Amino acid sequence: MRKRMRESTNESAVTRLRAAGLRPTRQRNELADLLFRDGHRHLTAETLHADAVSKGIRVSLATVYNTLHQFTNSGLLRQVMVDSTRSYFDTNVTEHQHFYYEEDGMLADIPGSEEIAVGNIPDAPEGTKVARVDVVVRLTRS
Amino acid sequence: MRKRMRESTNESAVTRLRAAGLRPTRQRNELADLLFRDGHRHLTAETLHADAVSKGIRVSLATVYNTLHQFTNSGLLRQVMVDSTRSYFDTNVTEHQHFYYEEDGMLADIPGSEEIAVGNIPDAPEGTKVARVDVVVRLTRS
DNA sequence: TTCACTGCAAATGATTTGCAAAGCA
DNA sequence: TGCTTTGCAAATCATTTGCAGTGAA
Repeated sequence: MRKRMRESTNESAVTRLRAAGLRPTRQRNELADLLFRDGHRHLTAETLHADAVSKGIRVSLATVYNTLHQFTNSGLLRQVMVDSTRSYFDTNVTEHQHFYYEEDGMLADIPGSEEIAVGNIPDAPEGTKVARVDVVVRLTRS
Repeated sequence: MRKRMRESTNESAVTRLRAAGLRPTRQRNELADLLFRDGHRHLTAETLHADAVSKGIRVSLATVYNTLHQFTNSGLLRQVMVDSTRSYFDTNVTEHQHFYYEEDGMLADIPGSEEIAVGNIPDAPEGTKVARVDVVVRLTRS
């Protein structure tokens, strides 16, 4: 009895991992598939792990944490700071801004066409350089 | 032998607390003094507690946490999201923006004269309203 | 007196880590 | 084979909470 070969690990995931200098292991491949197969996503370690498990992917929470950080360090993901209790990650690493729904703990991209105009960025203080400008629009129920 | 009366609990602290609807207890008074006596400050629960203890103020870390949240809920402090591991608080509750020195975990106001121009703020999605627009300029060593 | 507040220690929850087993090159 | 990566469970760290004692009105 041979194990059924799921159509996992699509080419792009492997390619993406190699390009990022990460060894394409089963777990990384499958998580990369989840993360990048469809459109952009916002997620936490817990939600990604739950999603993986629900799709039959066998991976530990610890590995999800490790993977999220490796992906972030490799530029595949971006970490978004909106909640002091949880870490959010965003598969969209291009420059963009966020809505954060405080009551729901939900994060969403601000559509490109509606982005806030960020102008007049101050000079970075002596000895530093600007790594990023984060803009978060916090929303509450009206 | 009577206890030496330190010039603690200055009037403004008590007034400020009453105005915020908080009962002026010894701990709250002394913490408010630390927080608002001098210029604006950026701090974490740990740093405030350490500062208090070093100045001879007897207060537990748990009370510092409680107090920071009560002050925040009363509008005396503002919580700033920059680091997923720690909560930062800012005594400046007026609209302004921050520099965050990633390597040092240090937070600083961007001088008002150099603030980023935030324009074209998008409409809040159906059923929500904009609570705040957070702008953080992340700095790394150059 | 009464209810809010405080401190302590224990509980929590997210995240990290040590280490042996398993996997990739 | 040799160095990575993974998984598990234990450890950590910031923060919160239960509860009995203390304090403010």
